[in-house]
Amino acid sequence: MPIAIPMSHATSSPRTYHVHRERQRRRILEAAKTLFDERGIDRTTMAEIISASGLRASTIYQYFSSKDDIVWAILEEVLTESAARARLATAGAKTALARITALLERMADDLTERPETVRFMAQFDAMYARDWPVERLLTLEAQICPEGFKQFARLIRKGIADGSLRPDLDPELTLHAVVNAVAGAQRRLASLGRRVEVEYGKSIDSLFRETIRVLLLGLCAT
Amino acid sequence: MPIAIPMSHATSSPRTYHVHRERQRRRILEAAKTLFDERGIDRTTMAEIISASGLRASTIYQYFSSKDDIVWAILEEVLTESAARARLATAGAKTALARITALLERMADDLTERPETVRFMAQFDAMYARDWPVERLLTLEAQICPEGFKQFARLIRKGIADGSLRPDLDPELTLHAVVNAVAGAQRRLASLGRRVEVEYGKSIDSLFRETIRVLLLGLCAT
Amino acid sequence: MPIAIPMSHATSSPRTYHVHRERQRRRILEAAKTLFDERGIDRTTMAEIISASGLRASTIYQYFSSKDDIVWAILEEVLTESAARARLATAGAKTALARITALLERMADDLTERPETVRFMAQFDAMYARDWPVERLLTLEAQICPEGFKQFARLIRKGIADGSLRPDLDPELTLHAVVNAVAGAQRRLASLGRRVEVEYGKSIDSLFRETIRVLLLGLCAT
Amino acid sequence: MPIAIPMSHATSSPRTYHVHRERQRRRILEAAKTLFDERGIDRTTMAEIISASGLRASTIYQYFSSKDDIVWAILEEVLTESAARARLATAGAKTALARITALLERMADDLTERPETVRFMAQFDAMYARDWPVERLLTLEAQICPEGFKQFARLIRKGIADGSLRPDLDPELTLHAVVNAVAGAQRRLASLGRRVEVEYGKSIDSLFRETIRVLLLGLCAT
DNA sequence: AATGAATGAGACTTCATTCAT
DNA sequence: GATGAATGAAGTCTCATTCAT
Repeated sequence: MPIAIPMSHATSSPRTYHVHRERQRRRILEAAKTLFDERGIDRTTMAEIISASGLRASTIYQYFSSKDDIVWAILEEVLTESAARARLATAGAKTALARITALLERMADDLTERPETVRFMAQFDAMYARDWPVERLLTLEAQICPEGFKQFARLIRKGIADGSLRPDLDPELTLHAVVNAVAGAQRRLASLGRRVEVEYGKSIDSLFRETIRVLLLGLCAT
Repeated sequence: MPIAIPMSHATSSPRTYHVHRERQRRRILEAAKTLFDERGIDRTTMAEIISASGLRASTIYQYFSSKDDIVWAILEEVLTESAARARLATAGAKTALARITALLERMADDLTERPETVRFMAQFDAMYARDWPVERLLTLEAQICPEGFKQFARLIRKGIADGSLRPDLDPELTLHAVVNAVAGAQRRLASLGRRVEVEYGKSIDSLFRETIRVLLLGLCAT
Repeated sequence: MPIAIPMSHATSSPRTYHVHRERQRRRILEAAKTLFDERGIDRTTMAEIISASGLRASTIYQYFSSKDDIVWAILEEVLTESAARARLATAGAKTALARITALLERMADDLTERPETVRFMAQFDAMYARDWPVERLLTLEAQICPEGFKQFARLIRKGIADGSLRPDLDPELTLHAVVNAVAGAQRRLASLGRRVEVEYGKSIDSLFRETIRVLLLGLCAT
Repeated sequence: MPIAIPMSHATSSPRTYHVHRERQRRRILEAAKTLFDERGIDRTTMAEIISASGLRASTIYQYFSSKDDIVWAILEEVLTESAARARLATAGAKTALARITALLERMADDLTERPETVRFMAQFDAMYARDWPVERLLTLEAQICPEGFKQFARLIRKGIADGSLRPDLDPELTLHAVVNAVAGAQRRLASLGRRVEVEYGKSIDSLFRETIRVLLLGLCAT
C-alpha cells in the first residue's frame, strides 16, 4: 500500500485550493456529460466515468456522493445555463410576440449549437422527471426562472389587447401549450438526430424553424 | 410399411398449441410493458419481469432470447397498433386539412387513452432510437406506414391549390415539422404526466388540444 | 399442444424399426462427433448437438440418456474401429518387427485419414481418462484388444532371440514405452494441427513418419 | 504554492503495494491451477476458484478479467518456467547428443516432479491450442524460447559431422519429430497417470525413460 | 485530498434434463 | 417414438460504493 502523503493544507492558499477543486469537478462533469450523451444516462457506468475522467473511483466520491448526484449536478448546470440564455435573449423584447419569438429562436439556436445539452434534457424528460424528488426539481426550477411564466402571461394579455395576437387565446393555456410543443419538438429532433435528416430529407434546423413559424402564425391575429 | 410417422404438425391441432404459446407470450409482454412504464426500460431488470410474469426465468428465455428482444417486440407491437389506429382515423378524410386534423385528434386520444404507450415511445425516442440497428427500425417502419407520408404531402398540395391551406407552405417540410412537433409535444406531456398539471394548472388533454389548435390555425389560409 | 398420434408398432416390421432407430442414432452421433472436434467436448452443449442433428431435445433423450452417454458411445465406436483397423493391419505380420512396423504405419495412416478421430482420442486422454469409471474403460478395452499386448510381448521376445531386435530390451517395458510415445506423438500432432506445420515448417505426416523411423531404428539390432 | 500534490507513486512505497498484490494474485493462480488439474479446465467453475482462493468473486475480477485470463496467466507461467528449466539444463552441454539428452532428461524430471504442470500442458495442447489467438501464442513462445530450435539444428549438423549422430538424419525434421514425440509421450503419461501403471504394470518414470532411451539409440550412429 | 483494495448484491443468461401427452 | 413446454441449478461477470491509509 502506497504511503499517503497527507497534503499540508496549512501551506496552501484557499484560492489555489478552490481552483484545483473546481478543475477536478469539471473534469468529472465533462466526462459524464459526454458519456451520458453517447451511451445514455442509465447505460453509462461509474467505471466509464472514472476512466474517462482520469481520476480514481474513490477520488470521484470525494466530489460527488453518487452517480445520481452527478446527473443532478449536470441537470442543474444545464437548466441554469439555458435559463440564462433565455433571459438574455428575451431581455430586450417589449411585446409578447417579440418576446415569444426571441425565446423560440433561442431554442432553435440551442438545438444547433448545443445538441448534446438538448439531448440531455430529452433523456431527463423521458426517463427521470417522474422518478425524482419533485421538491428538488421545483426548487431548482424556481431558483432558475423565478417567475418567468407569470410575466409572460401578462405580456400575452397585452398582445391580445393591442391586436397583435389573436383575441381568442387563453393566455396561460396557450403559452404552456406552445412552450411545451416547442420543447417537445426540439428534444425529439435532438434525440433522433441524423436519423430524421435521412428519413425526412430535411435538415434538423429547417424542420425546427418551420415548426416555430407555423406556431407563430397560429398565434398572430390575421 | 413406414413406421416412423413423424408427427406432422398439420395433422395435430396447432390451435391449442398456438393459443397457449400466445398466452404466455402476452403475459411476458404485458408484465414488461407495465414495468418499463413504471420504472423505465433500463431500470427494469429481468428479475422483475420474471416475477411479474409469473413464469420462471428459463421459461421466459424460451419465448424471448434477451431483454432487448422483449423491448423490440413491444416496440413492434406499439408501432403496429398505433399505425393501425392512425390509418383507421384518417381513412374517411378527403381533404388535407380533414386528414391532418383527424391524425392529430387521434394522437390526442392516444395520449388520453393509452398514456403508457405514448410514454414507451417517449423512452424509445429519447434513448434507444440511436443505439439500435437502423436497418431493423427502417424495416419495421416501412412495413408499418408503407408510404403514408408521400400521400400526405400530395394532399397538402391539393389543399394549397383549393385555397384551404396557406399558399406559402413547403408541403414536405411543413408536414414533417408539424408531425414532429405534435409527436414531441405528446410524448413530453405523457412523460412529465401529473407534473405538468400541477405546475401549469392545466390538464394534459387541454394543453395538447390547444397545441393542435394553434398549429392548425397556423396552417390554414386566413 | 399438438395431439400425439401414437405410432402403431403392430403394423410395422421390426426390421424397419431397427433401420429407423439406427439412422436416428447415427445422426446424433455424427453431429456430436463433428461438434466435439470443432468446439471441444466440454464446450459442446446439448443445444448444439440438438440443432445440428435436426432432432428435438426430448427425442435425443430417447436414444441417449445423457451427454456423457453420447461421449461414451463415440469413444466405444472409435476404439472398436481403431482396434479393428490395427488387427487388420497386423494380421499378416509374422515377426515382431514387421508387426510393430505395421501397427505404427497404421497409426500414421489414421493420423492422415481420420485426424478428427485422433483428436477425439487426444481429448479423451487429456481430460476424461481420469474422471471416468475405470471399470467401464477396462471392460471396453478388454473387449476390444482382448490380449493384444501379451501376444506382442511374446513376439518381441522372439525378435530378440532371432537377432532382429536389440538384445538389451525389456520386452514389456519397451513395448509400452514405444506404443505410448507413438500414441502421444500422434495425438499431439492431430491436436495442434495446422499450427505445427506453420511453426515447424514440416508436414504433419513427415514429422510423424520420422518419429516412427527413429523409434524403429532404436529397436533394431545394429 | 501548489496544494494539490497528487500522490506520486514514485515517492510512496510501491513495495508493500506490490507485495500484497502479488500475494493475492498467487492465491488465485494456485487455487485455479490445482482445480484445473483436479477437475479439468473447462469443468472448473469460477465459483470453485473463488471459494478455493478465499477471496470474493468481485475481488478476483480486480486481478483477472475473466476465467480465460486466468488460464492464460497460468499458461504463461508454466511456459516461462519450463523454458527456464530447459535452458538451465542444456546450458552446459556442448555436443548435440549431450544437449538433446539433457533436454529429454529434464522432461523426465518434470514429469516426476511436477506432473500437474505437465497435465496442464496436456489439456492445453488437446483443447485450447486451436481455439486461442495464434498471435498471442506465438508472441508468448517467441518471448520464451527465442531461437532455441535454430541453435539445436546447428548442433545436430555438427553431431552428424563428427560421427556421433546417424548420417542419414534431416536435422530439422528429426529434431521436431523427436521433441514432439517426447512431449506427446510425457503429456500422455501425465494425463493417464495412475491408470498406466495399473494397466501396464510399469512405473511412469521407467516407461518415459525407456522412451527416451530408444529414441536416443535411434539417433546415434551405430 | 487521494487512492488501492475490497465487496455485497445482483445483473443477464445458459445448462442438461424431465415429463405429460 | 416424438415432442412442446417447462425448469432448477448454476454459469460468468458487473455494479455502485466504501473504507483504511
